[in-house]
Amino acid sequence: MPSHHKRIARKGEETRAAILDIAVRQSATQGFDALTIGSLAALTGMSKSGLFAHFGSKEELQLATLDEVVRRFTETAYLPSLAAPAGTQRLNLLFVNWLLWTERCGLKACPMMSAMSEFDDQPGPMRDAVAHQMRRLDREVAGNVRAAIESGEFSGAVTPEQFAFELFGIVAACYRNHSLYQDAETGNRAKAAFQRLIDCARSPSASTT
Amino acid sequence: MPSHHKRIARKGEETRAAILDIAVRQSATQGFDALTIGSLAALTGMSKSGLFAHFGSKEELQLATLDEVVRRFTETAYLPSLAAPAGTQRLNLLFVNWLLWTERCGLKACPMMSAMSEFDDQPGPMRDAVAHQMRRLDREVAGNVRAAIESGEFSGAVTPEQFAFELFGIVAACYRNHSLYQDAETGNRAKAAFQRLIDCARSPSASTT
DNA sequence: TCAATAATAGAACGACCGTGCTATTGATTC
DNA sequence: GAATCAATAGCACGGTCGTTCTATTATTGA
Repeated sequence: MPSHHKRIARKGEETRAAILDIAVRQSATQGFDALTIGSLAALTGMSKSGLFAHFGSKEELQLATLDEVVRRFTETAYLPSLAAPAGTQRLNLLFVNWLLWTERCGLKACPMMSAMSEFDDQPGPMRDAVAHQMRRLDREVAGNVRAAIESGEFSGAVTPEQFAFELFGIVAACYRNHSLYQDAETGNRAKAAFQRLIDCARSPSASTT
Repeated sequence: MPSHHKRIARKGEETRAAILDIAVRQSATQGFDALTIGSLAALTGMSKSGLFAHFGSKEELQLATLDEVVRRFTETAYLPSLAAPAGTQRLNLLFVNWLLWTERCGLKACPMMSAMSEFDDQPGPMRDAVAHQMRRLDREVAGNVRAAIESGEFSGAVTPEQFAFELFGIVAACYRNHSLYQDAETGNRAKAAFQRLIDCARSPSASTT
């Protein structure tokens, strides 16, 4: 009812959100280069110029889509992990959420993984944005490793950055097996690898230096 | 001298090889979708139709490029690893070569990694070819793990496929750190992760089940 | 050397790309 | 309800895409 006066969502933002919703879905399976104005216009049922006006350029459209991807990852994977105390418990929760967030968002693949391999050798704003977000996640992991060391859960010999490096490797291998092999064992492989990572960090003789 | 009569290399194969050389280089940094007829024609200094005639379709061009990539990997990484005896030694050599082969071939990134993320959700001959080659490599790794188990180097509790899964993860993380972060520690991270993988497989209490 | 044939070039096609312009429709405010 | 401004459509542009057809040049084999 009190939707008049001081209404911010000026209708355009709704359609913009609808566009980005389709763009995110598209980027997951087809990549960010396939986010063409024409195809998105067809999928949303609007005109090319009408859609284009919301972003001003294809690059802005890609950046906006990446922002939305990050927003959903934050909402679906990162924020829920904060429910667990910092350290191994939060690492475990973050890991599980990291593997499941695409499915929870109704995506068939991980847009961040697509973005990484599409832009890692292509200098520009997209590359910078992708690298920045991945670094943020790595730092979040490393921070929890540090917390685990301080609380005595992990050995002091563990290198937080090494841990983050290996954790990303497990996730990457998991997404590969899932989309390339459709291997039913994939989930268990990832779980086992993560368990081994944790176990090695716990024992003082860990070679995760 | 006896280059007349029965000469097989009918000149066209030389230009085809020259095209594929540029195509491989292009696929490494720009991806396989960027293998456009026009850009390759410009880079090789020939006409679009002249280049096109060598392949008949873009998809055939992509498949031929992938074949050439695999050929170089085999030559630069796989075959040399056979110099070491099957088991941990060959695994170690294969791992090192796997990380270095792109540099040895003068490539700035790994075309196989590009191909994987470009086609893993795109049904068709390219996807099938990529999946087939990755499976081949996984099986090669798993085979050496089995050899290591039989020779007593590895614990019998080790699962060869789990080992291959984790090894791929390390390589993937390494290529990411290299191209996205330009992290100088990347090589050491990969080496440490591999060492941990080997160590866990050696001890009978390995959780790499 | 000469015919046969392989290799390449040229021009053109319909389709789609990103982007700018100008209308026109729709919503918000008074 | 009229004025205002945001939101969208229509149309056109130059460019590149993959592909086809027809010519022209190189290379080959006798």
